[in-house]
Amino acid sequence: MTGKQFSSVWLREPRPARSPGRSREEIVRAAVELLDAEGLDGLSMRKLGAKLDAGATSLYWYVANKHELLELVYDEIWGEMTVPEPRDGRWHETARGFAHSMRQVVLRHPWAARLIGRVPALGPNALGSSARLARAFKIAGFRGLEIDYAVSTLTAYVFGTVIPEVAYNETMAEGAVDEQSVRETVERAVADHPEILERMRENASFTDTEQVREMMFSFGLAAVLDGLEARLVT
Amino acid sequence: MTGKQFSSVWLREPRPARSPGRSREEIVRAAVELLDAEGLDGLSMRKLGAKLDAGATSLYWYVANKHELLELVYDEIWGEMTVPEPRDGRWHETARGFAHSMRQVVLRHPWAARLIGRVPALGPNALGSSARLARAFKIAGFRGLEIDYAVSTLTAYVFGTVIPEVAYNETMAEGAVDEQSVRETVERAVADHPEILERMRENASFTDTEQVREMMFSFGLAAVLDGLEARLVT
DNA sequence: CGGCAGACTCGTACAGTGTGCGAGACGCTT
DNA sequence: AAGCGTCTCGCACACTGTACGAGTCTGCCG
Repeated sequence: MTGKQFSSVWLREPRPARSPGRSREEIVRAAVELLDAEGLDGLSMRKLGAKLDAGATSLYWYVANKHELLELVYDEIWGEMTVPEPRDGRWHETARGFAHSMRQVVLRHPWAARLIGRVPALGPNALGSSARLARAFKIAGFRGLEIDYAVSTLTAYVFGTVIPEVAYNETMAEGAVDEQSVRETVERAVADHPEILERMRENASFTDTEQVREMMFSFGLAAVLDGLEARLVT
Repeated sequence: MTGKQFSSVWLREPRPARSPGRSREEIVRAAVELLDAEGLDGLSMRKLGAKLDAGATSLYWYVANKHELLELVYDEIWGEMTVPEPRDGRWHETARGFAHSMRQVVLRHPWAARLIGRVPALGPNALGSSARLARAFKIAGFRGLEIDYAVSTLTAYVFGTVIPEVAYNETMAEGAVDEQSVRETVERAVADHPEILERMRENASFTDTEQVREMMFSFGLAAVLDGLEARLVT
């Protein structure tokens, strides 16, 4: 009883549509622009209509509902992710390249972070990327279900890293919350774990976030790849 | 220019409040019930008010806005996660126990998946769990920043796994989308990757989702732990 | 006891949301 | 000219979060 149910755009034939003026592509492109500029909450059918010099409800000719539109824009940015061709079995490069590209895309379109886990990734771009990644893992030597397991593990790590990263950025944005008071709150909360407090002060100099985040991501990514490698040998 | 800015409940002193009737705890408890029953979209201030025999706007005495309420319920479920005490340096057990507990909690409260990455995890329960996990990694032998890296890597993996998992469950819920047509769509989309198609058919018998998901999670988790272990030795 | 201050409740109102409906307008084919 | 899809869109509805301000209740001080 979780509320409305959605089917998926990808599970039905698209409109015949030899449309003259507006098109689904144009709408999706405008929606991405609006999302980039104003975030997920900034996208409303009325605003999108206005941006296209159209009435809000005109869009419903091309898209069954807002959820479908979100599916479309979500797959759109999957199209920006790159999967390097694996060269002579060096699958680490492929996996690492994909992971970094994935992260960069989401950082560039922060609204996408909130779409993960809300919209099924069944579009051609999403499926295509996964397929190419899967192929790299197959070449690497994974077999059967383990290929899918490996793909999932990698994407899970990337999404799990980048989602809170985006959230943090947005909370900090425009000084609504300042780093100093976060630090204080954390210190207060872990007051009964003295060694953690100590570590915090130790690392205090390292708080130039972006660089730390980058390092953190690479650290975990290396761990994941090593872990997959280990699973491969056995 | 991402829209409204939020500060965080945890960054300001709570109300003095020697309240007689309603209390913040009671409200949070009711909110969790409502969320469990009706999902994230099913929670509105009016419904929550009704559930508590109160006017919708009465709640605003205890909570500055809905976002704060979400922060509170989010931390509430962090309280349900368990971090096993590490025994004689066997940190794998602690990490694995935490990971499984984390996953189970989110599967039990699917709405929480959409709160990750939308609400800062600065509550006492979230910070407490992280702190205990960090301690386990410190005992394991990680040093300085690497402790935090290890914690992040693990939680990233779990969240990244469970968020799409929940999304999938909800899309499939109540037959809005059936597994068969998803399969067909995927087959159509990867039509130009013949070997992937082949693998799909191979694994077709394994599609009793819950078990597969469980295996997948454990597979990736083992990889992550091994990868962290590798980082530790060097 | 009176009265006052703070804690708390809530009806009303406002701006905004997604979208169902049905009336209309365009352009192509017969 | 008639008709028929394709497409547009104004209106209306039910719903959202929450600002405001008038109201009630409770306990303390004189």
